[in-house]
Amino acid sequence: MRRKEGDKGGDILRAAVKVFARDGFDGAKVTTIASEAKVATGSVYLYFAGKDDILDALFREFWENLRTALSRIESPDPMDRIQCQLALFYDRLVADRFLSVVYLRDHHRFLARASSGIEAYHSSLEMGEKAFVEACKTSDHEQFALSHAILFGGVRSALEYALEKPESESNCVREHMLKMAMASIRVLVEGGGR
Amino acid sequence: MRRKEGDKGGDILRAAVKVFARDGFDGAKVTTIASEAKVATGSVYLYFAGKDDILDALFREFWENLRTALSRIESPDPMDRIQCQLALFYDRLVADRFLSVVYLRDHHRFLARASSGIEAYHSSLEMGEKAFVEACKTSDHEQFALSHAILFGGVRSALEYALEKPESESNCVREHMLKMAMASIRVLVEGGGR
Amino acid sequence: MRRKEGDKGGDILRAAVKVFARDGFDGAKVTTIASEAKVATGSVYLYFAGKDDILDALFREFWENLRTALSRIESPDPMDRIQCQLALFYDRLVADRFLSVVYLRDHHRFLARASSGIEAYHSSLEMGEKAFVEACKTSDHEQFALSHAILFGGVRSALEYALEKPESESNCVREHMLKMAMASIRVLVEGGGR
Amino acid sequence: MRRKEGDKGGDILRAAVKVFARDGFDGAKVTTIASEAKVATGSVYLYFAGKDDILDALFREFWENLRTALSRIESPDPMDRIQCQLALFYDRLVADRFLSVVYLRDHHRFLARASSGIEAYHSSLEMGEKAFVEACKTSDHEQFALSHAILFGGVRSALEYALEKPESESNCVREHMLKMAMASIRVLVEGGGR
DNA sequence: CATGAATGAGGTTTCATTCAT
DNA sequence: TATGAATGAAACCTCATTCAT
Repeated sequence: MRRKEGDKGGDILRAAVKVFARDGFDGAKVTTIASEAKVATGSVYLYFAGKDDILDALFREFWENLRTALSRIESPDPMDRIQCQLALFYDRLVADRFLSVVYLRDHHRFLARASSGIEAYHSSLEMGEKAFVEACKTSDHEQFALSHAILFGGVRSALEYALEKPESESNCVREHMLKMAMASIRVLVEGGGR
Repeated sequence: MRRKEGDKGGDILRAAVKVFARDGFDGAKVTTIASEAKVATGSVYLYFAGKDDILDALFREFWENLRTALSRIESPDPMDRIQCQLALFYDRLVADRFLSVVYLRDHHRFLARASSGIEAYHSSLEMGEKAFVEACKTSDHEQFALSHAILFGGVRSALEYALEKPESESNCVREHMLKMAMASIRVLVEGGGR
Repeated sequence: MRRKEGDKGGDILRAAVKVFARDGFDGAKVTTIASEAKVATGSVYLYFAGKDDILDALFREFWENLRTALSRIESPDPMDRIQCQLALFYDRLVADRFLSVVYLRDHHRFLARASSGIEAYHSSLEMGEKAFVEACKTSDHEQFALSHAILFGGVRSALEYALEKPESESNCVREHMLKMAMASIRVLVEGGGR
Repeated sequence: MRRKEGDKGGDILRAAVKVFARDGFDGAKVTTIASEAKVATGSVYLYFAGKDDILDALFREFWENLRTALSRIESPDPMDRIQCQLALFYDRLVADRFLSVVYLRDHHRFLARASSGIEAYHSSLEMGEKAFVEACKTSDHEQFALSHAILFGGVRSALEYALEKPESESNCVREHMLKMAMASIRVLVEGGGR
């Protein structure tokens, strides 16, 4: 038997982020990914059902890791937890520029396909909701969803901004983003409902 | 305003947003756009240089209109002006669900191509910067750019959220978004520099 | 407008029989068919939905023509009509060696796909059944179906045989086949039911 | 007879008929055959030179068995022998529905490749010829070949018909087929030459 | 002998763009 | 201008076969 040599699945995944980041999902050719991964074209299909499936796997992995990390946040202060969550999300992405680019441009495909990895994504959201509810003392799901979206929209854009800058500035961006984000949520806590 | 006196270019543009919104830019076929516009495929190329150019024209038009509207904001209070700018941006997009979808998904292509319409986009940014500088009493361009990005990232996500909800709620979303956005900028004004 | 030049659809069909006959249906490449037809690959898809559809069209045309021809047979003697039907079927095929080869090898695909052209095929069968019923004075559908199958199985094989021989002998084959076929049906007429 | 003592070649062959019958020769994947045979993909190539070779082996086995069986027919009456031959051929096939389907659809590949097994096929034909010559008192090879083809074309179609029906009817089909076949050959015996 | 992961050539189909009318 | 048939490059994916273990 010809045993699995090395970590082909991982190689393909790593090659894929790179290529997706450079060429965009639609522009990326499976062949390019394969050769970037130093693997035969056909091998890609041994590990993934198709191009879509690679994207799914990419984000599944991301969200599963994030879920684990988020679940370790244990501060009793909900505002603290929220800040940690934002920072964690930001840090994870900023650490992988390729993944970030793909996240910014193609994460909507992941959501649209309701793939297997979606579960970890929803778990992550739920942890955010829990902290939010505790902080705002309101269990209005809609309000959370909207506030969350706005908050992460800001993080998202901060990330986008950071990617254009040298890595050295990434930390300033992070602090600035957190300052604004926390301010925007604090106004909700104080003001109460909508 | 004249209608149906042979505004093929406009017809194509209107058809294109619709199709781009439904099928995505890459998924959209020029032929589909043409038939949606009740125009021959070849005619599209009489008015636009190619598929990319249609997208450019779409956003050029958007940004040119927005620039004009933004330039009419004349409050002496910079914070007021910022709020108006955010609201204007939001209102313009939320009024055209097709364009919004395309904005959310494909505006990055417009930016990446540095097309002719980019100018109106930059003018709009500048008006934002002017108000920001006045409000924060800092002329640090980088700080503006980042804050702006974060602010509009929030607007962007609020918009995304609003599109999923019935139109009736769109106004609540707007107010919520403005509340959070203004809070996040106020912290900058008060706190000063980074 | 660029008007249809010549009869591309027909060219493709003619090229297809040739290529199917030579390479087999599965072995035939659409590209080969296109170049044989002196047409761009993509043009094939302007006229046909896919490779399968070409095969369908081929046999649809064949059966529609045959149906028309069969319907012109008007002898009052059913045995006469049967003989004419067999001969007609044989003659039509033997006249087009390419089509014959494809018929022998790939007609089952046509039947399996229950395409649009299947109707003409069934009409042809029905005319056969009518003559058979009249000749044998039995309306047992099963008996007809079986006898018909056997009869045409013989014709089919005679055709296969003829294709291997010089055209000059084709006529002898025909007569021999008819002699055997008519004998085999006569035994049914005389003997009665099964 | 020994079973399950490691007859991998036979297992593969049995799996192959099944898969060929279901998916067609071109549609059948070697991997499918292997897994159906509970054997590793690579093992197939230890027993057969390739996919084609499996088909060859299939028909070689069939014709070798048939040759043996045919050689046991010993009636002094040539017409009798012919009828036995036809019946034998029919019985052998009808007993194995998978093989029948493959025979009907893909036997031409076996003939086209002039593989090793072709010898047994020709021997079988020769026995048929001998009986035919004796019956018709003519040694015209061409006439035999044609008559034989027609005769077996009928058998072939009867078989095809029987496969669609419940097994219970298979016997009626057989009798009907023999009646027609014998009638069609009797006319040759009586009439003499072409 | 046995395994099954790996290979990579190749086929079907799509679609942006052109161009003869 | 306007048309829409024609083009053909290119991408996804399949699968027979090989070969390291």
